[in-house]
Amino acid sequence: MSDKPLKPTEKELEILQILWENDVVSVKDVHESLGGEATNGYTTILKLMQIMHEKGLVSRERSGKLHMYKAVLSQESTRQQMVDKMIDTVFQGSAAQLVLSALGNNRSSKEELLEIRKYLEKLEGGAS
Amino acid sequence: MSDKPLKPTEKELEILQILWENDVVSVKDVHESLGGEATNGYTTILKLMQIMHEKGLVSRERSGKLHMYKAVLSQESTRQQMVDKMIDTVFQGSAAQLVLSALGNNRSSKEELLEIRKYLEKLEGGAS
DNA sequence: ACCTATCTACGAATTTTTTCGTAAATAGTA
DNA sequence: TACTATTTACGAAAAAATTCGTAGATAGGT
Repeated sequence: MSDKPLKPTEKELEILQILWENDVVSVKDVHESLGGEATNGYTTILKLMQIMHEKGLVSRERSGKLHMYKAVLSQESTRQQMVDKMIDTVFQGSAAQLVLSALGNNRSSKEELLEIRKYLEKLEGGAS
Repeated sequence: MSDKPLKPTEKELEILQILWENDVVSVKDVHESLGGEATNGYTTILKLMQIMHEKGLVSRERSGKLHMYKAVLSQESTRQQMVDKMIDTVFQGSAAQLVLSALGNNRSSKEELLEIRKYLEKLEGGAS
């Protein structure tokens, strides 16, 4: 009876981003954050969030007339899960290859690179 | 009339992996590589590859009775595209965060870590 | 209590992706 | 040539994901 990996779809992921940024939000909040009626119908977002609730991706709580939603999984764990999957399916299991790709587009600042190097040195201290 | 980013679906990506590994392959090769009839019907793979051909994801050439397929996009560029997208949609634009995630869980070998650090030092030489 | 604005529930249509059955084409061989 | 095995073409079903319309519920104001 264990819970499955629970893979969010593309749209669900968009919504999750907003939940993670705001901790607790209404459907209206999400709808507006995504660009309002110009981008998606209100009931589209509502439906998506209802489905996410059924799947257990989000929890919710009544607050007067409306529902306030929270993400169940942390951003951290979801990121980890997605990165791991990408390493497996796209980089033949080599995290290093992904790293090189990620740094390849030269979008990282000096500060970020330094942070990475520090982390790296820590790892190299006790790597297999 | 410019070509769009051309986003492969999940299944298409599986097939592309095999094309990249083998350079030129038949439908049969792909079908077998993916586990044979136990995993997918032959015509399922065939159809997918025909669709990929229509989309311009692969090129093909008759060789006697059968078609030999090649990937149009390089593994490199596709990886880069996917990583960039992930950085944008999941890591709020921070490549560094993705890198930390990639190194965090998976155990990279000493050699790999060294390779990354070398690359990093090269980058740090002239980063913005 | 009634009206109104807002929100949810639900069903269903649409679109995209995946799957496969059937028929026709092809090449080799008897 | 006729038979057979293999491959392709095509259409359409099935499954998954996205979109939205309509009806009913809810809370607040008058």
